[in-house]
Amino acid sequence: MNGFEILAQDGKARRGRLATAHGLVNTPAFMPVGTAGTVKAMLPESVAATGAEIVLGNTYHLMLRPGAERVASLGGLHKFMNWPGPILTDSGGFQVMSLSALRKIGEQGVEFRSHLDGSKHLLTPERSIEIQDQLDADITMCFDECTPFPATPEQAANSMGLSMRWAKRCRDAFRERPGYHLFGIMQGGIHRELREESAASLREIGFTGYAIGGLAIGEGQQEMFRILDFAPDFLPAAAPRYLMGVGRPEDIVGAVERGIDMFDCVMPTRSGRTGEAFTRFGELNMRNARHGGDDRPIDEGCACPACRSYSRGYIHHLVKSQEILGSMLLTWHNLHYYQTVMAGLRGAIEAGDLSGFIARFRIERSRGEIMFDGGTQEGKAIDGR
RNA sequence: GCGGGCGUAGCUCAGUUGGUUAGAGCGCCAGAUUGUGGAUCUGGAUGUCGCGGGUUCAAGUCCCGUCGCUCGCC
Repeated sequence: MNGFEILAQDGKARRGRLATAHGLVNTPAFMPVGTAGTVKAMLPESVAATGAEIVLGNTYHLMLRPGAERVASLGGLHKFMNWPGPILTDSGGFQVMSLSALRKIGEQGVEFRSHLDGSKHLLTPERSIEIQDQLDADITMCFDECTPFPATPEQAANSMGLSMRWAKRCRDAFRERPGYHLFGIMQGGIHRELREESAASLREIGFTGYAIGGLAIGEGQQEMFRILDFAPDFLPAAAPRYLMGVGRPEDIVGAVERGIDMFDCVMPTRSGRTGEAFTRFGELNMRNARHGGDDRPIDEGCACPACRSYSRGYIHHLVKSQEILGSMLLTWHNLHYYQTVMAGLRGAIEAGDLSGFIARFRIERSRGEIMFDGGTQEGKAIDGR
């Protein structure tokens, strides 16, 4: 019993439910990123109101500030950040690569300097697991190395091998408790044999969930989908599958179609803070001057607070002025939109109509912006993209 | 009224003893962003060099006049 139940299937896509110590997660699920113990610009109750059931936290950031021991002494991450629901924590493997300077990778682990103050730290599989335990993560991720792209087959193989040896050490260090999960992470770059080998290693070690790492790092959607056409099949069908760091709405929909159950991405939150709105009809850059005099909401059909009560012109003003409320409203809208897509996917799989849902989704998203002016120009794309 | 200083991009300013196509920062206009630094990066547009005249092969730069702003003194 791994706590994961598959309720319905449509092709390779699965509609599931994952039980954790802090509640259920309906899949396919999108996890908003709450790196430093907060989904930036959002109150936790607002995050929940968008439909999110689980958020992502971060070993790397929290170990540096305020420190895992501090979080533990304040009651664990759920209490600390006032998020009573499930939390998945990333292991820090990705962040030591993307954020810190002077990292030295060895068999033991990664030595790196903090991006905050330059202080030197050592992160090992054992220490990463210990930190995630102190944070009280419902889902702990294995400490891995995200193989850079591009990489030679030799580099990808060596990197994957290291991650698999670390995965075994993570498994050994992990403290088993009911409702708590440890997910292994498949690597192998863009190479089918390596992905297969990595999956075999992980299955042998045994996890309650499996992630696919090392994608969405510059290879492009077409290449990513090529990998996803076979990689999920290498993993146990009964366990949840998590595609790390993905993605744009199209990426997520395509990945669900290929058998992925869980996602996280900074896109809706970070882009929200810098002025980009995700909508049914594609993206809107709210920084653009053309929104300045527009009294329409971002999406007339959206039920989020930003769309119910505020005009594009006002949100444009907030973004240009770098007002905090601009970040709040756009983050809220984007998370709401993402969760609407996820709910649509879950409903479509249950109804056995995933292909119909995806067809409608793609048509709408490719349409560009729609005029909402009472219908006289309904359906006329004016965005010019 | 007299004397000094200053007028160069939307703003603040740099422009050598006169020398290619007058620049910077910010702003503006766009673009990028995929296991988060509200970060960062990449492009782009914009000039009656206050105005008029003169000297010179050549004037943002020197000379004369004029307008405006500003400081000081009557």
